Amino acid sequence: MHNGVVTTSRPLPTMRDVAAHAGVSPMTVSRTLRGDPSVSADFRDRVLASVAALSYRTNDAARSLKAGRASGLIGLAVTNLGNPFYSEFALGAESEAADHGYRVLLGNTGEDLAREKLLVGDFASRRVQGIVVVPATATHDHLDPAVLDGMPVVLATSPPNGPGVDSVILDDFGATRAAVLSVIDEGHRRIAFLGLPEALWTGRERMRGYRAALADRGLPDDPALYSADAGIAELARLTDPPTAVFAANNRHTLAACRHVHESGRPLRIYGFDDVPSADLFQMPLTVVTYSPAEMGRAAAGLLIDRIAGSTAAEEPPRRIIVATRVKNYGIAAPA
Amino acid sequence: MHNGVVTTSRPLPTMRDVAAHAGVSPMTVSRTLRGDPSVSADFRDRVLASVAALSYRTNDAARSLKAGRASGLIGLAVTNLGNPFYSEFALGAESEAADHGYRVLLGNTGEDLAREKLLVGDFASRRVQGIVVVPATATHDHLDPAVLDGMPVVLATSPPNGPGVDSVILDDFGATRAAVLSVIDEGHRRIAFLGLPEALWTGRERMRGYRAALADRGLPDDPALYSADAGIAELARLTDPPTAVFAANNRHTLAACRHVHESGRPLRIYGFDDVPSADLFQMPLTVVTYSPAEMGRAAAGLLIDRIAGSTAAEEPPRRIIVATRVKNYGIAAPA
DNA sequence: CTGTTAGCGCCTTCAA
DNA sequence: TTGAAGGCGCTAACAG
Repeated sequence: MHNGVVTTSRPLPTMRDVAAHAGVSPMTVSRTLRGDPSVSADFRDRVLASVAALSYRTNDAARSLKAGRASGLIGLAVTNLGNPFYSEFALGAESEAADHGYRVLLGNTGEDLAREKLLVGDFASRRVQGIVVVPATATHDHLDPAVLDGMPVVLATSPPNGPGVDSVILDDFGATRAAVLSVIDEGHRRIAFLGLPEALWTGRERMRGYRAALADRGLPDDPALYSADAGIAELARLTDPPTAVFAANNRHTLAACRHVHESGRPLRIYGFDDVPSADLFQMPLTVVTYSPAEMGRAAAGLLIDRIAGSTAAEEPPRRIIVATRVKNYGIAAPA
Repeated sequence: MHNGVVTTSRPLPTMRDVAAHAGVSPMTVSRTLRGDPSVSADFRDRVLASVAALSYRTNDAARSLKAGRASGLIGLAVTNLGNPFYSEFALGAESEAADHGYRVLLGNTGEDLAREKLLVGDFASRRVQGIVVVPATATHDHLDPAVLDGMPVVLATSPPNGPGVDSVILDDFGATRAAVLSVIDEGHRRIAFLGLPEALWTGRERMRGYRAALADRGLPDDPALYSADAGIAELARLTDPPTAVFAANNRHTLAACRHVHESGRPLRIYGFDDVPSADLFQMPLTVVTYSPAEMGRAAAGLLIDRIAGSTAAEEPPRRIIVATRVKNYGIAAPA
């Protein structure tokens, strides 16, 4: 008794339907739904009854179509949601956005520039009011408001390379330098740097901080200690092996920890990024930590300031530097 | 020379603008942009030139306003993006959605039912084509397509409590039962269960699996071993303390691991959920693991099947049970 | 207080 | 192959 055609969900009721049901004009429905006080109690009740009867739902897409009206959307493009740092970042951004009545359109770039471009274009087509991006690469031209009809953009983890947009970053250089100075002051002279800088700003900055610290203390700059692409194992085989290592991110920190456990060799490990439950590793470990969620909040906050105009478009790019702190694991607190 | 009024980003160019610029009708622009082959090369080039000149961007909101047209959006409501499990879940869902041309509207419920309801309502107002929800509570009435104009819904981590919707879950009961049987077969007789069931389905199921395993082996059901709300410390103080513990989730697993490290007491730990870098804990640990990303993919997949009509609305609710597996840490592989 | 008119940006339909 | 008309759902701006 049915012809095989799949009926794709009947059309949703519109304001016109509600108006007809209530015996009023669409405008009265519109006004009622937006809480316009000029609607009489009588009409209001009738309208609300019809809304309930038809289980009507306002259509935000149609609403935001009206001239100049806003979509209430912001775009969020992260490199890898699977990484706890970016997911906490996303959480912070979503939270800040929600607090200000914005909804978040999410996109994962997978550290792929092409996908990032697609996402940004799609966001723009959906008329998001602004975009928060954790850039996949050092190419940021496509994130310039100039090519995005003036749509505000905020970069996170890296300052803009080209466009004059707001950003939320860490003091990667300073924090690394301070951490490495601390290793040196523990008495270490041969300190390796794990994790090549690649093309990313954070990596370059951390490497720069490492070398600055060595220079600060007059230690030799030995490329053998930081050019090992393949990792900690090679470093251990050097004739004059390192007694300590600074890992550029938590992936490398974990690799170093595993090496210590497996080889039994003593190696003092420092690293950038917190490591979950490192207190259970049973070994000394010092890391530079920060709050990704706070970065997310800050990024969304900057964006919303631009959107709301509380930061005028002409104002120069703002840059928020989120605080880092040093966390020690497996080290008894001083008595 | 300016009057203090903040000009909120000039209106974006429309098809009409492009048409005027190119000296053609808006329809020609529309056709060109959608790749309609019936547009002559001459006109097409003129249009594309104008599009570039004005940096025009199609307005997806306006497009999806046309009768019955789809928004290309799906809603994703998770309880806590800050938890790596849910963020990996989100990653999987976003990935599957993107593969099928859908964009994801993200919302974090913070395990708050009221917020979940708000989010779902907002999603509906934005005309998402379906919703994936990790429910915050056992109340699912508001997730019934019947009250959502037939909008498809997929639940993750918990089967629907009421509405007949699709879901993606784990075999919480079976996996826990098998794991606890394994602890028993290691020789343990006093096995605690950590993590009260609360109101959530997963907790109840895991608890049920634990008790089933005890029953299977004829061990006594001692409430003292699973009613300790405050945790492992209390359990250790029992006159006949447990020699092993099954932790209902990774938060409790970590608590148990800390207890072992701090107290030095031997305690065999089993748990539900993987624990990042547990191989570095230097202690035996067995966990029930699964892939949150796969759950996310599966959930989005089910949803998209409903949206596309490849699963008819009349078809009964589907339920995907994602595989779990057991992972051992800190235990030498058998020779 | 309520309704009418017109139009947001785009696309389906139909005519040229 | 191109264009004109009309409408998607909603809401400013203006009557009444």
